[in-house]
Amino acid sequence: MRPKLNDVAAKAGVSVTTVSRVINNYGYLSQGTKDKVFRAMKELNYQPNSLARSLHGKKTHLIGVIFPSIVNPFFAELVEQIENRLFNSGYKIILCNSADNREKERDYLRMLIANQVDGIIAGAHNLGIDEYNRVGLPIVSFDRLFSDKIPIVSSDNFRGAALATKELYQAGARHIYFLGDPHQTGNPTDLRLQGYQKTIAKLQLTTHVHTINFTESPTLKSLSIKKLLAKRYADGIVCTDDLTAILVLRAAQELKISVPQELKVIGFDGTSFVQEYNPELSTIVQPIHDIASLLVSILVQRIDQPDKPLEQMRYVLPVKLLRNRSTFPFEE
Amino acid sequence: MRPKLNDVAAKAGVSVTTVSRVINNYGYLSQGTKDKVFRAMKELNYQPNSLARSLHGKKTHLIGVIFPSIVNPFFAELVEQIENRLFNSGYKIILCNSADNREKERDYLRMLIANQVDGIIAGAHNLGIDEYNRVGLPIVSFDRLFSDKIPIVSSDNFRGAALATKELYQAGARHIYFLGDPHQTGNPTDLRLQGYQKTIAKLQLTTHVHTINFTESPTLKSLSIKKLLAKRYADGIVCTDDLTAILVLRAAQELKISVPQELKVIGFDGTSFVQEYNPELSTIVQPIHDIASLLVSILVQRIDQPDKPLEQMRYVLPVKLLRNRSTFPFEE
DNA sequence: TCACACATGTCAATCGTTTATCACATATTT
DNA sequence: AAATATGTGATAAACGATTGACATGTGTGA
Repeated sequence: MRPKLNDVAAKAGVSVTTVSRVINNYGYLSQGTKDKVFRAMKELNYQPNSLARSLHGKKTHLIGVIFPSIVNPFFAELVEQIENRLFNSGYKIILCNSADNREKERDYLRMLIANQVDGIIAGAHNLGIDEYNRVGLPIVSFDRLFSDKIPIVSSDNFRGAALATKELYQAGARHIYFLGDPHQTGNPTDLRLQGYQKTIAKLQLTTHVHTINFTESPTLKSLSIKKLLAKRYADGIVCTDDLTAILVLRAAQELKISVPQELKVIGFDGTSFVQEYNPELSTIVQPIHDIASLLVSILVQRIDQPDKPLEQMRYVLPVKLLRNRSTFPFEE
Repeated sequence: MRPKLNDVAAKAGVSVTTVSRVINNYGYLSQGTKDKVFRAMKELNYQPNSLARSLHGKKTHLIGVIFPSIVNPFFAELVEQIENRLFNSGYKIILCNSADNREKERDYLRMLIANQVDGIIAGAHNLGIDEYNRVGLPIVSFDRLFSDKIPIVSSDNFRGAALATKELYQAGARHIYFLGDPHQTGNPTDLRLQGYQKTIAKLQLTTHVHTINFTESPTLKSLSIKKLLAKRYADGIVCTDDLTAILVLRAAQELKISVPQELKVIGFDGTSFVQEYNPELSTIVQPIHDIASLLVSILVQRIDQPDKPLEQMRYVLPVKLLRNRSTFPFEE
């Protein structure tokens, strides 16, 4: 049987109250008793039961983290950063992969509430806004619009896409395509599309949007990409994420289209992972570390001071252009 | 304030006992009251407080999942599969990235115990065996030796490396290198190294082990790999993981060494991710789905029937060779 | 020596749910 | 008519820790 407060008290030869005082550090305590209690705790390998503490009104130090999947390196790196920072603040995460599945997401939300998590970081949603509003818990969102009660952290998607488009233009491309899934409403892709469109207009070029379903398998995506490239019309492609960009590079290689001479490609996300294993890809880098820091610090603040109003409800973080060989032949 | 059992009872016009009976489905109950109670629960959007239930001795339905990192696609896919299967069995996971950090791992272990998780799936460890043995919880390990009390699930690492070596030989390689970190004791890499060595001996060739530190950055790994390739001696490389293999392919490309003509490369892991984005890589495929299923089913069994002894303590799952262009010029 | 900070103890209520024990119905069998 | 099955309620004791109220010391400075 696991030792309880009682056992520690007995072992240390003090009362439970004293032990509790030591653990929670309040009231008057002599160094002597503190030592005795700590020693007893160590000897018994005692761990206070979180459930009992939380039931009494203390925090659970659990945070629900909802993302569609962790296989995508962008989410993997973001979740890992979030986990790290939350750990340093004394929180543990319950990982919820919504898998773009309404039911699963709903179930998770229910479970999180039942488990009395202290807060939620959400980077996915298929549910109605209502269901999130009714949660009654501190929530912070990454890049998704939930409601005006829930703060959003995101990258500067508009500017990112604009930067990407300009980069292709500067590299000499004139038939610049946008490759992504523009039908995901409430998603950042919208803003990226707008950034692309506005920039194309400013450059007095024509927009070309090639739709690609995000939930499709890479194989099917590749097929669609090859069909596009086979026309040999596009000479620049703005991709809404790095993985799609990698598929474009591979398709170009297969079709013997030289990059960047005949075709310039740029991605979006800029994870360390992709940069390490596909260093030729130019991309728009999202500041993953800053995103994670901000998400965590906002959430922790909401938890610790629920009444203190937030200064902002939208935090837009700057992105960076990372130029590599997929847009310019030589590295700078 | 969140509704409690009490509120539901009042709303439904029955006693708390009855509501509890409905929720936990025991004793005699008429359909009528059940309906009344369910309706009240729905109307109040009632969720039983997990903490209180668990405190009373019920399960927490929380599982600690400890891996070094989720950025590696192999771990990402494995964790995602584990999460999926546990979710289907009604469990949530607390994700613990140990980051190869003793202290962090120890802290997590403490937290997991304090949170009364029902069990642990561990795919990493830097701590002593003792600390895991003292946990007193159902634990299942992936590919790491903890103790003889803790069941291990792993792929057939020995045979995988043997298969890989033979594949390179069949493809014509005679100077076959082993690229990995053979100094990670208690790790699967040991068995992979042995599989390589035994096979090389059988083929009457000479072993060549090129050590590469796993915790190094890909950039540093690449440097080390280029040094090896520049000698133009190796004509076949068995990599202990796919990511390293990708670095080898890239290095070869830079050095204008043709693959597979001059150099044959094979990886290990066979994640969907790598296969989708690096389809030219031959590899040894670990059965991620089976591993996840087995880990979860063993753990759930240990949780539900702690006294029932396990039939086995070591489960070795078969691996498969996936032949691609990095070993043979044409796909089969 | 009196007041007060310091140090510890006793006791009991509390968090929200579970569950056992009785009690008391009504219904259905024998 | 007696025995048993079915359905519900009231009550209270757990689960393990927290915390407030109150009591009772010691030491110390004024």
